Amino acid sequence: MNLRGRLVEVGEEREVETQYGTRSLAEMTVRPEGGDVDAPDATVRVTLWGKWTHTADLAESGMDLLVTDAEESEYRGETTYATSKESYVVLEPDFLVDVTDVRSWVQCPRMYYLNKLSGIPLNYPVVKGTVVHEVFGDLLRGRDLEDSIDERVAEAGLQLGLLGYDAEEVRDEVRRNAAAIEGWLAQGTLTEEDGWRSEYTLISPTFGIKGRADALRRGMPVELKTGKNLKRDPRFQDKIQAAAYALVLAERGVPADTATLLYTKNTALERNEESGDLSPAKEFSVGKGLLDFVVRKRNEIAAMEFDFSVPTGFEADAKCEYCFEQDTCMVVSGRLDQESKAGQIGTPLPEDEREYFDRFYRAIEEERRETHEEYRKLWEQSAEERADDDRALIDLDYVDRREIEGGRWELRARRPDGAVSKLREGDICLASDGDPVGGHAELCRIRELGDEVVVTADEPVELRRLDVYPSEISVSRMLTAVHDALLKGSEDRKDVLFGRRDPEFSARSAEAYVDNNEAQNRAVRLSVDADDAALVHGPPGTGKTYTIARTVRALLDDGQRVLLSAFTNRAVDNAVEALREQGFEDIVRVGTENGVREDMLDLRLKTAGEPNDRAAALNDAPVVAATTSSCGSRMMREQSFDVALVDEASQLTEPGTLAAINLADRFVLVGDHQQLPPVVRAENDLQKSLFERLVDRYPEASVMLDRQYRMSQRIQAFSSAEFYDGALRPAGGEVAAQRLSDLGVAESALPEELRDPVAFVDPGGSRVGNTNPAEADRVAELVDAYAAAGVDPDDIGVIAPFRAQVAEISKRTDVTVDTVDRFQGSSKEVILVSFVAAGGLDGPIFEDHRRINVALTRAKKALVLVGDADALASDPFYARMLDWARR
DNA sequence: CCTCTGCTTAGAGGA
Repeated sequence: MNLRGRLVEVGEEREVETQYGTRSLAEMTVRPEGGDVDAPDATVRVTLWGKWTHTADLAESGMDLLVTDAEESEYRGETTYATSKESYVVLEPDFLVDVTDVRSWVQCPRMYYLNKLSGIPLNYPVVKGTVVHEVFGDLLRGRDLEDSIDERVAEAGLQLGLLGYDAEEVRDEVRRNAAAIEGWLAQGTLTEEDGWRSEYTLISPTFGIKGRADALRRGMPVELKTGKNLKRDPRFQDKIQAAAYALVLAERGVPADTATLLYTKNTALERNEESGDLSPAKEFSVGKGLLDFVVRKRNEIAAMEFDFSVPTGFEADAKCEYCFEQDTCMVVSGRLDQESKAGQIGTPLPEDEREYFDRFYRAIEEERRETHEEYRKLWEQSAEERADDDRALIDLDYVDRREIEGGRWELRARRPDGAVSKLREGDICLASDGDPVGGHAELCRIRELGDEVVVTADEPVELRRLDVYPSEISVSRMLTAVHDALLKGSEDRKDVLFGRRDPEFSARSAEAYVDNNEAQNRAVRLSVDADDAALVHGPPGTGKTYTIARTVRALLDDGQRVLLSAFTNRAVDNAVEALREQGFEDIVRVGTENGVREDMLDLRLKTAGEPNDRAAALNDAPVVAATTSSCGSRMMREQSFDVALVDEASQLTEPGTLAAINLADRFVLVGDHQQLPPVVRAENDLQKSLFERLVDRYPEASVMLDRQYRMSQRIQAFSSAEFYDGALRPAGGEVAAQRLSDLGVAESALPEELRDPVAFVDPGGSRVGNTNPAEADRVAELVDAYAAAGVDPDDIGVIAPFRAQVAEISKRTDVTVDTVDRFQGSSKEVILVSFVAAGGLDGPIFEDHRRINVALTRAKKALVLVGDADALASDPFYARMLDWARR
């Protein structure tokens, strides 16, 4: 039986005499929860024997403990538990450790930490390794070798070019590696029963491990290593990696007692030079002892992460003099004043910088845990809960699967009526046969998401369910951004970030840039003149994007290389579009094919191609446009700019902003901290943007754009008064006085209640989950009324706080319906806001008034608030809103 | 990708 629960008391390790000699043990007290032992409000004792005392030593009360196959016995009338020979002891099983992290931890705990902190930089062995892995996968899928090499090397063109490699030499090297793979595949008995599978995505709720095995052969893990190993045995950490996959497979009931490591650089030539068995493939048996070891190592990581501590290297007996990372390790230890086995070099950072590092390290790790929580939902939530959570499409009707080029698969299913989810076309997600953890699951890309769902994947899954696949990438990139800012950033930059020096300005700008808007003109001048930083505060409709484009052009005229960035692809594309409208086209857009908007794809940097050519395309671009997340990528981290201009900066976490500004000498942040704040899962320091912090700290380095071109006077009044101290004004009489009649709509054709440009309608009805069906009906009627009066449906938008209500309304109308978060940045002539607030205003959606500011400022000529008047009136802010709407 | 060690054993068991 599995015993699981919260640790209440952790006993010391001690030695006892048994009939088999001296043995060690440690006793734990656990409050059972979530395992097979059901003892609410009671505690039980568990004895951990032998090597599991190692895990006991790491344990702290408050941690979650799992003992699998625990033995139950009676002692003095008390039921107690102990580890058996089959047992594993897992600390904090909900913390999912990546297999490659276990691998680096086994090499040296400090290396695990350094990888996490500074990321893996762009280097040749890693790029080549990726290419060889891809070719390996292609070969397993039966693809022609030369075709695969040509395509995969070409795909890595940009990276290879940035590293100064020539395609032909890389192809040759990959060919040599592939020869070892082919030779091994050909030798002996490769039959249908071999049951090859490539790239197997594995998640283990029991052991708290996740990862992707390179391949499975007859159910046994195969790991590909693109280096050479002329010793008889596989490298220990390689064995650990393969054993970790075997462990996860065992949980699925398909135990693997053997694993294979394929060292593709063990070529025929080298084999001849040495005697003995130097075939590229090294098989080894995976015993319980090795699996225990893997779990113990995983526990070391989980225990360290539990209290956000930092490994020193003393946790293992690594010998630092052999380590290639010794210098980096010593520098990081020295600068951050961390204890380290390798020692320290350099003087520690000032205390406030170290405090900043600790604070954000913790916040980012908390965010990582929240990501793990999303994984946990893959197996803990019932299908219905999962569907309500809209992070999955479940109960799909499987249609078919067919093989497409490259041995890959296209999977089809039909989606039941009305199923909604966060999933979007182009997303990477987890396709499964209905059970994403225990069943057949594979990462896939969504191609079509209509009534029929079409995805492509490496393996032929019977598509019955799609889940959001949680990714730690953004979390990891935040951490490397903080690392880069503190350890690689200039002192000048840090003086400003840490409030030690006010941003300075030099008179560079001479001309007037914008002649009809004084604030915009000041914003451009401030940005051009900034030696360190400039902040542009742009409330809704104030021409932020135009100002950004004008600023970029001014900087280019001054001979600067510019990075144009924002949190979302949409904002990046909008800025690029504005730049193009102003006649500037020499822009490189870095991003994925799915991320970049269609009409900007011609500017997109193609990463595949001739290396030199690809590298030049990026290196020579005067303007590079990319999301802040892309700025944290390996390739972008190698780029440098004079100025980074970041839009939507108020929606970015500090580390997210750092990812962009780290790449440039100076920066300009554009945003509005009265609109949506950064979206983070955990509650911590990440919720406040760097933009907001700097605007508060250096008001003299900021300009507020105060003329808005979007809303009529009547519509903007509430927002201006509540959020901008009344400073926001219409840009002119025409903007202020605009009405639906300007569109040729006869206002007299509208029902009485919609005649005023700001109207309030109480539809009654009640809240059902996150919907109010009666309210949805009413909203649809109101939309029809506008359309009947002659408003083009394309000019009407509906905003609702919850995605469920969005879906409810979408069923009833064809106009654009979306959540506030997705509406930020756009506008419509007519906006209807559905509050779904019947009965009360509970929930974070209503607490953050900035969200309402966004919703109310999307409308140009008419705005209708639809909601429960009594509920809204119960809060002073919403009461003021009602007064304004019902005036 | 490069490197030193870490696992290799069945099997219960103390108070």
